[in-house]
Amino acid sequence: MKYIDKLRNSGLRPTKQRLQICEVLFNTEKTFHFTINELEQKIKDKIDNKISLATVYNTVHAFEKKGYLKQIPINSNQTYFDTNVTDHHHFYDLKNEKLIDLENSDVGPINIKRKINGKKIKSVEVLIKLED
Amino acid sequence: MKYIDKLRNSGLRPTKQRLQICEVLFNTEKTFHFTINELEQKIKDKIDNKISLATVYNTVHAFEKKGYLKQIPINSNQTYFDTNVTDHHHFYDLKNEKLIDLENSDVGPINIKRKINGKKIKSVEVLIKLED
DNA sequence: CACTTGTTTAGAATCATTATAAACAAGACT
DNA sequence: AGTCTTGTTTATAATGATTCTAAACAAGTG
Ligand SMILES: [Mn+2]
Ligand SMILES: [Mn+2]
Ligand SMILES: [Zn+2]
Ligand SMILES: [Zn+2]
Repeated sequence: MKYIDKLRNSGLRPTKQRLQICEVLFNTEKTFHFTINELEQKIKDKIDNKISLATVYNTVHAFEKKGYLKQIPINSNQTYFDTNVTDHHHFYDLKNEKLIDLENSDVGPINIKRKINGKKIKSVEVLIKLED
Repeated sequence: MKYIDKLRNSGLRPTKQRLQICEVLFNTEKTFHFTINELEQKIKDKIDNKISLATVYNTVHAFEKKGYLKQIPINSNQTYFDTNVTDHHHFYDLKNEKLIDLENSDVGPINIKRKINGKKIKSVEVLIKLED
């Protein structure tokens, strides 16, 4: 029931697949980062039926558009997503290819002193690459 | 002659192709951002002979490894590179898919208040997404 | 139940990037 | 000069994440 209203209120039909993906993504203690392939594996581990890969892509993009997921700007052969949709930043461990959350308070205020005519700021994200 | 020593000192043989790519990348007034496809086009416009796409990829990766190019962390269907290898940040215009340089002074000092055990910071990059 | 419209699905297509392996060229050393 | 080694280029194939297609299906409405 938990996610049915959330989906309906977003104009998304609460299908079995979407509800199951909601469980995997949002019914957790902590937020986490994932690629589509990692999510697919998590889904397989957690549910009995099969969800097609196309549906996983469709759903992740639908949720992203609605603001329930964020894409993390990083160069990898796969796209990383984040269930933490608050404003925050990331460490990226180059060796393990793992992301670590950094709260805004860990970075301090970022004061952009330059403006681009006719454009407004949608997001400000800091990526800190880590090496050994 | 300008780039022959640069390449030799990096342990890269100064081949005709690499020297020509150096001309396109570094013999310019201003630094710039590019994708491999954009670079390929620039090369075609500027030189007579043909350089294979594989060589363009090889060269860009070789130059990146040597620190003559930087990859810009962004989610796009193509990888963006930067001939500006100083520490700096970027606006990303979501509509035009164009990058704009932001100097460090435009962003102010970024003070990372958190450490990861056994890891050191390799780079700190701010990406500011712009919308209309 | 009937109808509409949104969703799921398997599979094909796309396309940036990487791998392959043969031809070629740079540099070193006679 | 010629010979040798090793790095580089090249056309082409392979890879693999992502997107597209269009048919089957399911949610919601009345
Ligand atoms: Mn990507
Ligand atoms: Mn990429
Ligand atoms: Zn995060
Ligand atoms: Zn730049």
